[in-house]
Amino acid sequence: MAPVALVDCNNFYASCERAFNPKLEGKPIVVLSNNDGCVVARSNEVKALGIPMGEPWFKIEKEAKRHGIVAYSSNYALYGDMSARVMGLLGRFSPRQEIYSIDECFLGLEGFGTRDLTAYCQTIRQQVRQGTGIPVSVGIAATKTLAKLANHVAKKRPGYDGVCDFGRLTPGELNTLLDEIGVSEVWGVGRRIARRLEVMGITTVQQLRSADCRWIRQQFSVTLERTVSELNGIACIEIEEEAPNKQQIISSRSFGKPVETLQELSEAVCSYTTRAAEKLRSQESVAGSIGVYILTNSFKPQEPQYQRSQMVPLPTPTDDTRQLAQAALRGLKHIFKPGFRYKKAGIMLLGLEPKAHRPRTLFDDPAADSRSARLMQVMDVINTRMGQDTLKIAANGIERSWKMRRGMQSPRFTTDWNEIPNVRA
DNA sequence: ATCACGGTTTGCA
DNA sequence: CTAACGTGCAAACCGTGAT
Repeated sequence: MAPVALVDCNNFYASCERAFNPKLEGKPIVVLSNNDGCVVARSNEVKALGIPMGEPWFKIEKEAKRHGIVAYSSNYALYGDMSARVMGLLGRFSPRQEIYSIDECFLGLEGFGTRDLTAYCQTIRQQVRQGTGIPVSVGIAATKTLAKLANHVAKKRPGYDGVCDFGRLTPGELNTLLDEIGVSEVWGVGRRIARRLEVMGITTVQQLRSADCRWIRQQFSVTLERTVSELNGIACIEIEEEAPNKQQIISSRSFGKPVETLQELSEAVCSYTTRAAEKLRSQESVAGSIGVYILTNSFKPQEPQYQRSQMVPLPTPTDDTRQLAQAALRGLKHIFKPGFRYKKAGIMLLGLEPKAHRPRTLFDDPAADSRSARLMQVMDVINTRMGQDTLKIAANGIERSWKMRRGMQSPRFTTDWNEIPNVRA
């Protein structure tokens, strides 16, 4: 069985901020979620201070300032671009790469014969560090699930120096190691399942690994059964070089301030629909229906609460932003009730299918279809080249008073000349 | 009794 | 000064009506 490597960027968002600001080296830094809501990335210094992941910023801001923690609003333009650079470099080290998330990828390591995988992966680390400034760790094992654990070991245990190959351990050594790791570190075991396993007396990876497959299947699910097999070195999850098309596309966001008017909600819904439709077209699919939802702030139980959603079927499946937005706005009008302070809205595209397979009827208008396709193409090209929303439909609004807060964002160092300090294009 | 469905909940990252 | 708590996705689950 060919080994698999899982390459994961260390504290990715925090490392991106640091890569362009060397003064932050050794300093505790956090990156916040949209709206500067929760902590989504922490440097090692912050982890050492015991600040948990996902903590609402307002709860810890005072304490954080005392410790000299530097906070950043998330800067997805920067992180996305840095990710593309890291992934591009990593792709050169293997013929098979699965980009699993913004900061991790799997690499197939077949055909290396007896060569030293650990040394090879040290080279990978060094090259990525040199080429991008981002530190990465590498786990190597027979299956993706084990590679994830090996990566965890590479990160947490200093002796490994950022690379851990389970293939170099004897079965006995691996058993001992896995018995020291909590079951919740396993890929696919979250809080919920970890708790249930704990009640059954399974607390370590080694215990889960030696559990009976059929019993696991019956008590939990096929998914967890597969995980157990993978922990035993039986590959059930293949490296997927190309991402399968999405079955649904969601776009939702909390507002920067409470929103009360249908007008503002309409702008938000329209702009979310625009984002989702761009994704839809990029995978060359059409949507059969669109759902809209709005809700008030449940963290303020003293205020009147309201939440509702509405599905709107499209007359014929489409990828045209105008048709999708029109349908979404109809749905929104149907569920909108005045007198509430709305916190969040979202839309979802459902019933996705490849555009080429879309059923045609006698009443189709091929000329209109091709006009729509060309307009969407022009919009996509212009917006890709010149920036999001350079060209947009009017219902998006101009003011956008509802848009999210991001008070502490760093410059988009790699994608916008105008934001680089001391440079003006 | 079984299936397809749509909608909701659960779970993960 | 105040108020301030993410997003995206799939699988599992569940009730319903059709067969």
